[in-house]
Amino acid sequence: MAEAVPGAPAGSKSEQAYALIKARIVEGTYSPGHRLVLARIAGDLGVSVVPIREAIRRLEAEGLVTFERNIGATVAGIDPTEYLYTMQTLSIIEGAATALSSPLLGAADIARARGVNEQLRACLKDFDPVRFTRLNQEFHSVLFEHCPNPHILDLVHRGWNRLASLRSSTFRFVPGRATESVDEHEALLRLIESQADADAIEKAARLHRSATLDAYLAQSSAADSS
Amino acid sequence: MAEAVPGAPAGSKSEQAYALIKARIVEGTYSPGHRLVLARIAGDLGVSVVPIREAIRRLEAEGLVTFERNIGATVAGIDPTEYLYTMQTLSIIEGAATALSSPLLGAADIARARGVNEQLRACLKDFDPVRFTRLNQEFHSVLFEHCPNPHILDLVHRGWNRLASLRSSTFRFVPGRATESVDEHEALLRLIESQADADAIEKAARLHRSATLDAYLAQSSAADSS
DNA sequence: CTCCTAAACTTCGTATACGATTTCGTACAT
DNA sequence: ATGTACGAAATCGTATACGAAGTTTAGGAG
Repeated sequence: MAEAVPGAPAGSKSEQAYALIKARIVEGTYSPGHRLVLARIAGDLGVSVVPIREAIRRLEAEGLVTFERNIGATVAGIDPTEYLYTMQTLSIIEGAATALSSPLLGAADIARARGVNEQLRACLKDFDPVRFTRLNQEFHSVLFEHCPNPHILDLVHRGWNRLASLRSSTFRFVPGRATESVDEHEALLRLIESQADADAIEKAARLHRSATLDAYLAQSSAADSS
Repeated sequence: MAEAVPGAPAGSKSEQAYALIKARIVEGTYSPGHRLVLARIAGDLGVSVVPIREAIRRLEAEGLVTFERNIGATVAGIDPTEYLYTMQTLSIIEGAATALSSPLLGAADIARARGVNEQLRACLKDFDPVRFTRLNQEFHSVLFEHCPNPHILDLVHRGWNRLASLRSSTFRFVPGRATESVDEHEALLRLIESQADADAIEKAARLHRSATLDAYLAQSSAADSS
């Protein structure tokens, strides 16, 4: 039971590579279109190419990278319509996850979500997009983390990852939506508190995200014509 | 531009292995719980273990197999609750796919779907579960194949694959549902023809699958208590 | 100056070999 | 008879090496 190096992360090298590359894509170190050369990454991590190949294949199956024979791997998501499709998919999945999770939310969860939302509201002045995004994710995480269906939960997390990887390059926030967003959060919380039926909660959660998408598209088209 | 072997399938060996293992899982050659030994599969296909590892990793990311360090890979889905979760997820995704696709369906598509449904109706006597399942899949494929969002389409197909892999071991059909199912198909077609709003179509498509799930659960619990 | 051709370079693809870890069977002691 | 310890077999994990395919670039002909 000898540990190799005390400070080293656990798991096989292929898993370490998978986690690291994924993190770099999500956090934006590797932007969409970035070319992932196997030998180069292997050299950076001090391992062989075989574990890197495995990691890339897994990321490919998750939709974070594209991989072509004899061409190489690139971080996916250059196409701007990708953003639309990802947001649309996430709105559907997240809406369902929230609806399935809502009956299992206790008063403590509601209170916690409301607390996060108040931090969001306080964040409206001295607006910090990064902080706002993080708090927003935390708010929604509280809402759907009790979802009993692991597949749906997994899809939500994949959607968030994919969204983060896309936004890292095209990071144009919509400040005008922020205020509305916080209000919609409060409305959603009240809907859950009142134990509204699942359809209503699902629809509200889905529309909340769709509205963000619409605002983004409106801003994009405005930016294009300017 | 020399082809290796004329009869050989295209693509790298890792892709061939991926497609073959996936096909075997979906068609039931490898049942849930079946242990996938890397060296054994490599020997069967006449290749080394490296491409097999890649294939297994991709299938793991798709949820078809589980892979543990120093333990090995097994076909996923032993747990009966897996069936419930998969069906629930698929009902959500498929409902959304059908709703997004329906505005784009032409008269020819409707006619084709109706033709398939009539074959399903004719199939009700001399009931053949395999044929019924195949026709049922074809019917729904017509309905959601025009879905413009590739992510959602991909998730539907993954759901179908996963469902097939689960059913291959637990193949207990619900004959009582078959007649209702055909009628619901017709109702769904009329809803699409009348250009009902997307919400109504989505709800109908989702409920259609949920009803099948409920019937399955009822049958299962009845079988358990007998 | 442009277009075509070929060679060199880059990068992926996989076989082989060896090390690490787990599991299973067997023998021994209690 | 049962529990434990030890060893052998099976299996995964990865480094290395070589081969195949694609891309780029240099050179020459028109």
